[in-house]
Amino acid sequence: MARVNIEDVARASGVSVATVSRALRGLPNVSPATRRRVMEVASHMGYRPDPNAARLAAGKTATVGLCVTAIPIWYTGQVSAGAEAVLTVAGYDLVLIVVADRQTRRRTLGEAAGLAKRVDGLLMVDIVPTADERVGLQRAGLPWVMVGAADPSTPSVVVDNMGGAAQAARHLLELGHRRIGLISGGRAAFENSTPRERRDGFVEALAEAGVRFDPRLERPGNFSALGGYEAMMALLESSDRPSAVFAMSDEMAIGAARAAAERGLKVPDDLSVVGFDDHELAFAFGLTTIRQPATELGSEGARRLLGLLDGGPGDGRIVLPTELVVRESTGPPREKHP
Amino acid sequence: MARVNIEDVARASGVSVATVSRALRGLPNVSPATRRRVMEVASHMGYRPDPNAARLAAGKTATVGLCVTAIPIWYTGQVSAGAEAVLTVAGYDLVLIVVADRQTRRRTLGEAAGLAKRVDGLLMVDIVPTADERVGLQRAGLPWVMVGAADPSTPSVVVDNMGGAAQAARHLLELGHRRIGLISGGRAAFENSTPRERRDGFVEALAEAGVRFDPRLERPGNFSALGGYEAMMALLESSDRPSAVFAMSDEMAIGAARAAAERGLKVPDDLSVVGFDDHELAFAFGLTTIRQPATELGSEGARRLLGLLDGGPGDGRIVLPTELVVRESTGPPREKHP
DNA sequence: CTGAAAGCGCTTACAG
DNA sequence: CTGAAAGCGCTTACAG
Repeated sequence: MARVNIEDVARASGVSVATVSRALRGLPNVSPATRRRVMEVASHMGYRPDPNAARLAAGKTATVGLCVTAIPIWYTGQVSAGAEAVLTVAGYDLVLIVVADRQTRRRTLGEAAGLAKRVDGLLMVDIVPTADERVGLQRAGLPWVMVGAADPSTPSVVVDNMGGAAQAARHLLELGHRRIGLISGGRAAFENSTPRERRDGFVEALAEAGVRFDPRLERPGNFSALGGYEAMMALLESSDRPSAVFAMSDEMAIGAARAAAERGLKVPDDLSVVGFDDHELAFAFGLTTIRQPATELGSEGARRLLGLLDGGPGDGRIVLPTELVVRESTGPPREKHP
Repeated sequence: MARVNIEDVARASGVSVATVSRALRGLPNVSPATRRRVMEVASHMGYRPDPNAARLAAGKTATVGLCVTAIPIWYTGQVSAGAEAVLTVAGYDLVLIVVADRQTRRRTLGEAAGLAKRVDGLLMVDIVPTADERVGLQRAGLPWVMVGAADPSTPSVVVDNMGGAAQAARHLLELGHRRIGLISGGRAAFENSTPRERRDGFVEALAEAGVRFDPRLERPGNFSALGGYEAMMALLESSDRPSAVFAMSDEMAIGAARAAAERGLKVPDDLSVVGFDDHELAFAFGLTTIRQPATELGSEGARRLLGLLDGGPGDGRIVLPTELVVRESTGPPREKHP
């Protein structure tokens, strides 16, 4: 119960409580000798300031809220890990806030006044606050940065989704593919810009090569392996099936490859597959993919937020690059096209 | 800045601050009429109690610390999701505490006095506190429950590791395998009982069938896909290579299958592979595996901790069952054995 | 069933 | 450079 409090330390070191507070927090206007003595006494007594008292008195929580739509997801894990690393070093606690459905959303983002008392700022992972939510957050004086999904009026760090999708498309085009399927997002928990950007980048790159994207070749895969599997099964039912497919995530791509295998199709001979992520297991699948720096997304987002909390500027967005990683799931089409 | 505080509410509803506090928290000894009025006024004014003040006054944080050795891992994600769901419903915040190396460990588990001021209890995922750490936690009055790794003297919820590993072994034995490799944990961040239990269950099941486990067939895979890959490569170098392998996680199993493929071996004809987890992507690999209820591990652990926080008993352990899921990565050995 | 008051352990102007 | 004091917003005996 380490019941030693600041008053005990003050008494033991023969100074006032105020001086102890200043000395321990590294504030100016404390003589070196005093500071040294106080620090010694405090450490000797095993004194740990009570964060709750500090929060109440100072109005700051030294805590950041990490808002995610779901925890058990590769992407969430990467981003969280990146964020945690920088927040911890900066002395911030990280509380997890899952914003999965309308209900939890109302209880969290909708309660900015309550939220503001538990965290100093928010990191929104792939979440786009509504107009109402923004107003609430602003009114509560709660700064936030967006990660993964961007917004012109909010500090955000994103990945070059259009560019990445274009890399995928061009890679397939160069191999000679013309009829290319797309496994996209679909009924994600909340709409955000990512699937749209990847779609746009993909379609544009095709257009630049003179290939018109056939919308019948697009299927939602819900960013899950099973969704990718089902999407691919649907695409394979067509008599005029694609010779290649771009999935907006590795998990969907892997599901898609599975579907092809079940239909007796060889990857890449009968079907080329490219994903997006460079998931830990992508190499084991030999999956060609667009690597995105998911951990960095989290660490950059956290740095950004810390900047805001220090009163920094904060507008603008950071765009992180993607990289094409060629493995064995892509190759030239078997028929026709050279 | 929702600056309305409890005093404002008291004034507006014509009662004392104490009464507002009681009414809003559902404490007894408040007349129904008063309670109703206070609640109405409070909600009308948009009053949100300040958790920091409540914590300071009551000495409780309504927060649980989730201690993990690493975030971006399938298992951690599952467990965290399970825990988060029940904690949120119970009104607890969840702070993430990463205990990766000695340093972070000292700063967190080693600082029980400080920890006790930010959380009411701890959920330790695959972490075994040292004797010193236990003493510190106890002295600080901080209850904890262990998840994934058990300990006789601590409330814990685990999976039937021995039983699960035995299921894997028996499945392979029934198929006719006799020379079976083992890809185990190895240099995990911190030792815990899980790898040992799985090894014991595996070896015992072999022994029961009259098969003596050849220790040269064991390689550490570090619970990662790459580790599994490397471990398998090493196992395949032997002239007397195994006809089957059991990996203690799906990620390692998938890495192992990849290694086999690169060496020109077909799964399962040349090599049977069974994993442990039933990872989201296991189906896409056609991986035979031992399914473990990872999410339930987290939710049960959280329930257990809430029980402790309510002053419940708390000793003993819960063991969750595993299940063999047969897919296509296992089959009879090609040569000799029937 | 209700209120007055002390207390939780800090931080922060304000004086000096 | 240092201290006395108010204040942060609650909870909790204690009286009544």
